[in-house]
Amino acid sequence: MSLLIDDLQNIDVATATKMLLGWQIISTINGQRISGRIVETEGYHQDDSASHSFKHRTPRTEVMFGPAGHAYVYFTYGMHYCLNVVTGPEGRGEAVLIRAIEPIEGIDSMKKNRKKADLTTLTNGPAKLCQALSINTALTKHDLRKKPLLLIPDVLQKGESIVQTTRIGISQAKDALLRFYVKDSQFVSKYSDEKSK
DNA sequence: CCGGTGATGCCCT
DNA sequence: GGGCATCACCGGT
Repeated sequence: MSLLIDDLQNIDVATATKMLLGWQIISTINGQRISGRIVETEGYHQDDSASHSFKHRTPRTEVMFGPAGHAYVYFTYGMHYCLNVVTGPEGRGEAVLIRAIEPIEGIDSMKKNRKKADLTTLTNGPAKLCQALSINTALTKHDLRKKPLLLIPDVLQKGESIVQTTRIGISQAKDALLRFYVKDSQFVSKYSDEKSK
């Protein structure tokens, strides 16, 4: 069992995507301590037509080709940020989109940041969790071993199981089974009703 | 509960 | 200029 961020560079993207479930994210941005555990992820890589790194090694996506354990944050739909964890060896354009977390600490701060009060919809989407944790593109290329945004290896709890299925919100490579989530978690994004076993 | 849609700006062609 | 790894809101059911 691997419990180091450094191990993310030695495994294939599907394995990394699955392994990140249960890991903790701790934000101390703006002096607010906010944390949660990852319950939903999606993998992307350079041979995958849905990936930003597919045929595009540009200033924006360069971080995906860099060392594992750094953040790739992108801006989309004119108003939303999404957080990825870079994985794989240097030179390979791979990253894991964090699609949902289960809130742990700083729930009041999250509610303020989100301007919403309902616990189960606070962080159940990639842009929602960035808003809750005050993550924006200033954090791209950030080393997730350091404050103010920490990624802490952890494992799932006893009895928890993982579902593997197709990714959400993409028009390319729809059949790739690169989405993973914690079965029965009430904190995964709302389109999590696939019947994959 | 569900599907449809507008918001809004950056990146790449 | 087209498309986007999204979200919240609206109206019908």
